[in-house]
Amino acid sequence: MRNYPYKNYDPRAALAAEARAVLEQAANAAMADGSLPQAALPAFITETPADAKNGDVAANLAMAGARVWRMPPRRIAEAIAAHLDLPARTGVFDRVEVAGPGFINFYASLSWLTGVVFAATMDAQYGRTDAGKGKRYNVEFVSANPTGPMHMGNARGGALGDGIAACLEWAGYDVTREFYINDAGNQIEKFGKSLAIRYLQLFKGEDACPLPEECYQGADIIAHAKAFAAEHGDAYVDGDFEALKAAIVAKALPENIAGLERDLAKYRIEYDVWFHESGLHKTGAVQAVVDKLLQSGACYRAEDGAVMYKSAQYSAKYGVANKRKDGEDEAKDEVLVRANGVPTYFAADIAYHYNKLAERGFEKAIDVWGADHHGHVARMKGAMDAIGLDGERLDIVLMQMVNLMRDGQPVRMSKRTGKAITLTDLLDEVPIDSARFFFNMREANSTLDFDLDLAARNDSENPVYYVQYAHARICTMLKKLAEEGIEYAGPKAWAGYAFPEESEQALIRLVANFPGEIAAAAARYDPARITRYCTDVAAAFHRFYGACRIRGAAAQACQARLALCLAARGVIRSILTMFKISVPESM
RNA sequence: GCGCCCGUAGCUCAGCCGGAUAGAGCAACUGCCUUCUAAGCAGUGGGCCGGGGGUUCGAGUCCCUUCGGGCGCGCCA
Repeated sequence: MRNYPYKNYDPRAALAAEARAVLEQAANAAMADGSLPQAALPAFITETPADAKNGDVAANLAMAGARVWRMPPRRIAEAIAAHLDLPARTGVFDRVEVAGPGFINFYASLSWLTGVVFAATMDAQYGRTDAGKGKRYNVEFVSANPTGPMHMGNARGGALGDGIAACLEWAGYDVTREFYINDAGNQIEKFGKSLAIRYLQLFKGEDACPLPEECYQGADIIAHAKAFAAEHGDAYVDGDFEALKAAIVAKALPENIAGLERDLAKYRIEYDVWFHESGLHKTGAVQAVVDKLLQSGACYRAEDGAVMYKSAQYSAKYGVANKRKDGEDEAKDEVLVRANGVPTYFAADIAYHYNKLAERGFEKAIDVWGADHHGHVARMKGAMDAIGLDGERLDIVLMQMVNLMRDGQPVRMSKRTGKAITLTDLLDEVPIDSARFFFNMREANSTLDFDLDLAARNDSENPVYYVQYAHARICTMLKKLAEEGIEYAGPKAWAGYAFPEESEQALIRLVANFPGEIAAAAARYDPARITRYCTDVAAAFHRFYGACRIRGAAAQACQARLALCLAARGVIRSILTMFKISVPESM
């Protein structure tokens, strides 16, 4: 059997390229015979019209050229159209029309439609490309604080980051999913202090050693302290407080990290790398980066001994440097190493990204951050320039807040714990399929209202069910038809079928968009367009299913429609699988 | 004070490098199951695209300005 290379077949891109080629040829021919004045060919675009009545490719060449050719767009369009030589080319177009203000519209031929169905039914790789072949991208997401449970931002970040990674993989990139564990610095200090005090409270009572307000107040801290006490008894009560902190952190932190890993796995996220911040300090990587910046002059030593970084001059390229809150105009230099010798988070973060881009050699580092960190973006990219890399290699996807909604009202706290709702709480309440789909329904940059009632419903109101139902419907239908002896017999069985029904053609055109949607989602780090697209495919299928019978249709139509079902099922299955959403065969 | 994001149908949102009558889901109303899953389909109503300027053949889309909402502006991370 022939190997059809549909992995890299993008039907829409093929049409656009063909249209561009014949248009340029025609415009040159028109200028050669005097139908158009001599001029440099203007820049123009080709696009897929929103309405299929306007064809499969529309070009604005005539409008874009109105100035250089000094003629009304309609007349230019007609002159060019008169010189178009479609049959001489590959035959993907049937006809061309000049329409509206001067659009040149191309209508795809049956052979193109057939090719789309063919590609989508013959190859489970349909939609994938090699565009990113050989490029190693690192996608870092969630990176939740290991001192406590994950919140809604982490839940959204998890679905989003994993979705971005999946889109990149489909576009051919070599993707590493990474979690950065902040197991060093102030918050670990605070974690240790909180744990130690909770431990001492078990023996001395809360009044004897009150928990300071800045400490972690959660019940999980007490649970850790109890577990530690169960293991070591009062052995640490009268000893050195620092030793107690170290011992209790050494036990609790790995447990928390294991917990994060377990919760994320339940959420169907598997990381390739769990990167420890502490390693950057231990190996001297943080120090090395600071030295390097001191050497290059990007940093200097302040009078008190702190190492300051001249942030403004490097970050200006990526946005306005942080203004001081007091209204002073001058930009503020930033501290990398405090006077007491302890490096800041920023210093470690520079070392971390240096590690990703320079030492591990990723072409790009993509970070998914909560929008509340946006002030850190320009300075982080600028720091990459300062250290001799290119800040453009660091892409940051900012993600806005999540509002959990119940009965149309925002919910802030868990009824059970009275604390912020955690990822675990969420997954107890709504199906994982819903969570993964819902968090990828909106683009990262807009706030997301998460409707808990809707996500928990297992009926048609829930968009994820709508899509899954389309898949299940196809599966059970094929099974039932097979029982009656009606089975798909391959492309030869429907060769020449014209797909006369509007719903057939609409579905094919949507299937044709798949590779382009993947490419766009990967390029823009926007998986939300894929969930929307998937809903569109499901809708087009349901419409087709309602309008066109398979059983009872003439043999050729029956086979062609079976092919169309397989094509739609393939696309839906590919998408649900890439988002790690279950793909039911019956519902 | 400064910066980032958002403002499109009653609600939640699409609208790609400016393009043809501004779209979808939900909600409301009307139809469609003795025939492949009605968790579905078909149809109706609903909009000064926050306001005001500008750029041009053409603006929801670009620029300026203004109003409203969210988030930031730390020797926290």
